[in-house]
Amino acid sequence: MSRTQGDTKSKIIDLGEKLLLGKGFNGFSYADIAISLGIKNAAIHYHFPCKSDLGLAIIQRARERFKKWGANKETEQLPDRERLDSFFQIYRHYLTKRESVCLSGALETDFTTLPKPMQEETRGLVYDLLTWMEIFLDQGRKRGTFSFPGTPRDQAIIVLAVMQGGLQMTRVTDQSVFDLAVSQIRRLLKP
Amino acid sequence: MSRTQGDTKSKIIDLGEKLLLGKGFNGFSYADIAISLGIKNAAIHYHFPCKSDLGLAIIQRARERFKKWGANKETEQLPDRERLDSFFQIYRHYLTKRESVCLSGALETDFTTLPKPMQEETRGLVYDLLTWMEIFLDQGRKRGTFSFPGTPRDQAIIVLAVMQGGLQMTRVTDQSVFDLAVSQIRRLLKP
DNA sequence: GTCTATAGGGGGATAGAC
DNA sequence: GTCTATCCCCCTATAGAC
Repeated sequence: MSRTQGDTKSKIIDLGEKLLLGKGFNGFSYADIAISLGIKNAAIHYHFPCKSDLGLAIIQRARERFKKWGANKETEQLPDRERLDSFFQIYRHYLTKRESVCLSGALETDFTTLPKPMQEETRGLVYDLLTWMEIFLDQGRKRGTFSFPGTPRDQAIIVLAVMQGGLQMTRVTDQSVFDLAVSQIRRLLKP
Repeated sequence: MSRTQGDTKSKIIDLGEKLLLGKGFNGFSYADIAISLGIKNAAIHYHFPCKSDLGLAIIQRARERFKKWGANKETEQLPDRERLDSFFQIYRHYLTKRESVCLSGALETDFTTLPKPMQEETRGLVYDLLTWMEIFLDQGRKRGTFSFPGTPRDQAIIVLAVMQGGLQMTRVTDQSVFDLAVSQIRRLLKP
């Protein structure tokens, strides 16, 4: 059987994600994707009738990816601090490979202009991240790996905000700003 | 002399800022402003020939505002921790009065799509914020008001990233998230 | 599944009257 | 300073051929 559809479809999501992260949801068009993939505008509409369908697919795939990362046997068995670094690496990759901010940050700033289904999916994404981090920090503190005041939820909010804000700030200054942010948040978690 | 111009012009900047913070630079149009102010599209172009002229004016005014805030005699003489809270209040106001994210965060996510002059002004804004916070934290630590590992610059990055990311996250969850972020960053600075 | 062609709307921006 | 009128481009989306 042909896998032309599957290939094109995932190429569109790949590129759509890159454009979304790089330019915001209102900053790219089907034409950008079409030109870059060497196909026509209408071909994209065949796979994703509305732009919000594409946006939704991008967020859903990212949530699945994170879910798999969290459930990965190798990752799961790492020592807490290495697992933390592995989490930070997700954000570092946004910076190095895609020259972009993170998905939650991009979607949150565009939030008010997003169609309802994308808003809901964005909420889900942020919920996933917050929940994972909260549980992770809670376990880590109980084991003595991490130390921080307040509740695990308080600290989870801080850690995610730093990743998100750090990626954005680094975009207008220089790469070192994000790396300094990561180093500092690591220090702040030291027992 | 008539002050019609001055009035309209600053009303445009006011509304433009609100829209920029609420919907992103690519998320609002001259028509939004025109309708809301009860004037016509062309009237805005009289004051700001290009949209980037308006964007530039918004950022420049915000920088002036922050400069004045920093140089304000009353603010300057406050104890460090009250001055820190006064800084946090700037961000809290974005949330309560404008239902929006902060200016640097909004501009950074749209950054790649912004005209050059706006990019440069955005860099300046972030530089202002980072520099002020770095000096403030440095002095505070020397006085024993604040405690944190790493350099003042490291910590300044973290604090700003938390404000920025916190405002964005709170938009898709609930207001408490931003307040929890502020409480937590205050705790993390405790001696 | 992808194409050509095109509809239909909104965007930024300008010309010229008042 | 503000208006009416209009241009032109880009955008999302659809219809129908291949």
